[in-house]
Amino acid sequence: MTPDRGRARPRAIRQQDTGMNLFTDIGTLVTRAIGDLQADGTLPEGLDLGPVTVEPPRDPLHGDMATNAAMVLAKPAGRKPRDIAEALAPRLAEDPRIESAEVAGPGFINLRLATAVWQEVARTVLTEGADYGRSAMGAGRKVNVEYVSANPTGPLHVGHTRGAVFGDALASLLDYAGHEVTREYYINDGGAQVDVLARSVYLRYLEAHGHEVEFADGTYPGEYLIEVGEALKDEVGDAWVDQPEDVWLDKARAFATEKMMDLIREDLRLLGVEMDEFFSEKSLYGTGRIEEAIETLRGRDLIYRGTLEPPKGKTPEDWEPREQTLFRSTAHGDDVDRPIMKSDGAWTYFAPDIAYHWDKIGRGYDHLIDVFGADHGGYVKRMKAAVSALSEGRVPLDIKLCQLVKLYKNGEPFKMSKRAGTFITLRDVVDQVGPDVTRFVMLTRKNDAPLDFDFDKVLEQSKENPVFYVQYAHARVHSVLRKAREAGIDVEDPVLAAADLSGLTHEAELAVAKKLAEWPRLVEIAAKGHEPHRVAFFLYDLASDLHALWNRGNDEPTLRFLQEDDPKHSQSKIALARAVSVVISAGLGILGVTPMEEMR
RNA sequence: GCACCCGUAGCUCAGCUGGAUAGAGCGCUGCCCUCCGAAGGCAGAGGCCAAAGGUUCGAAUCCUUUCGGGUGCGCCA
Repeated sequence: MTPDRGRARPRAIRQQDTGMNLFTDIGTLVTRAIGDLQADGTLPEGLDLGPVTVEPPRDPLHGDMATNAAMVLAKPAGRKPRDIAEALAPRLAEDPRIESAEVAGPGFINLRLATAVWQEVARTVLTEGADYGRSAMGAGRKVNVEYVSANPTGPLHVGHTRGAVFGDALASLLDYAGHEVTREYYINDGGAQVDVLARSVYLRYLEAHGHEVEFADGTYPGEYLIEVGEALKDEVGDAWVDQPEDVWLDKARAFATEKMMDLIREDLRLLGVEMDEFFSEKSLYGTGRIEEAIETLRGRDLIYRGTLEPPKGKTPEDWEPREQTLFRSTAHGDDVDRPIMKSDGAWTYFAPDIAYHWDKIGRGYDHLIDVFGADHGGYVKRMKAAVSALSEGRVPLDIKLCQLVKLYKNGEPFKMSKRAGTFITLRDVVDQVGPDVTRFVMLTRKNDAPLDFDFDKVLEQSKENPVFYVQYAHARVHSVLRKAREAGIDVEDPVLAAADLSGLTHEAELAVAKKLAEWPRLVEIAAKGHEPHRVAFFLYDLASDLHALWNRGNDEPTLRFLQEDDPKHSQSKIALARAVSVVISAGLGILGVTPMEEMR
């Protein structure tokens, strides 16, 4: 079955990205040179070129790019690394793009590229526009990114916010890197917590009828349920008042869950997150689908009746051995086997999770990604074991854990307490700082590192705040574009793309161009590692290079983007600046942040 | 007790799946606005990458052990 279709996302995957990623271009050059050496007998045939890389050296003094080819081929070729490097370097230097190729250190070949190559980067960016950096790496492989998946029992809070932003940016990143991405939300509407929700709403319903009610432990006292109770009253009148649970529970549950999902959808919309699929856990029950998944495992001899050992060192007080139906997850890397059925014959929560992932596998995904909160770290192994078992190792599952968000206000920790009703919701955050700031800040840390979120600092307009710093760079470029237009200079992208760029020779200008050249490579690295935070850091670096160049213009007028009474030179310099804003805009697009053209 | 995540400048954190002399912001010191947005920039000081072994041409990165912090650990999802 297919849940309701999400909107189609436009994608433009190119067949060949020739000329767009300089690093792969030069990598191809290195590969060809190695081929030449094999042809003339200098190197043996059949070498594995997989480990050969072309990357920017850590120290720019070493050149623009460095390859480790000689070192990684030394052993399989039975030659000394320096010898291979000495043979390889001159062949590389023959290429017009290569200005110099020098052997250094243990056998690195340091490459310096012709200035014209860097100048042309700006043109490539302007020609490709928003697609500059888009990669065919994913080759259209289907990826399912499941994120948020909060219980439908209340509004989303800060922790969900981070997961939502992370998952959404990761999905965009994978899309940008050529995958066919589905953004999916798993609705936990089948367990006991929605019964609790239903009873809580019922109390609010009684309240709406003027009854005194008391919220005992095990109910949700949140005020957000008041209006749900009133809505329920509007719906069924007083028909359920003083009625036993079996009269209203099912309907109240359905009603409340629906309302909560409306709330959650609205929260996500505020943040700019739009799911393609909402998958209901409940839809797995009573339809034989859980049974089907479990039978699949049973057919592989992975289901059995047995008794688990108590966990060592921390035995629960009421421990007693029980025979349960277990999944042999240890056969797929887990530490202990996991129960899938309770002693009363009902499924554990793990069973529908298995069935849900079985369903995803059945939908033909090449790759699954789950984004969980860090408190779910204990489920990673069993979930991976389940997917491994169900797909017989064919479908990889990557589980990304998002660490906690620590809230601050003016440097002071922000105390949150559910009991005191002071817990911060996604809506609180977005209302205060806006979706753009929320999203960017949430991506300024690796997903597995805790994140400090200070309501005041994230709005600060200084370089201490990366959101602002990147936005400011983008705005500055657009400021130049406005000035240029006022001066009567044509700065439309096609015109800039046709500009004579040979005047871009200063190191500060070339530094910007070199950074732009790294963008396509960074996209692939970030996508491969499922690490959208790399995009945020890259944008910060790119902004930094632009700010540096800008300030050089204060001292050296020839470096200003706008050259007095010289439209030609202005266009070439503005072409570079505009290229920066194109890439910032594309990068922010992946993060789901709107680029600002003005910040006054 | 076991599993997973983390440990990098005084503080907050990057570090391109193994590359060369480990980077940025804040803070500290000293500079740069008759000039396209100074809400910026430049320079300096600051490190035994928690510790010890191992793998190899090469380790912050991979393996083992130890120490320290976080999270989780059979019929709750």
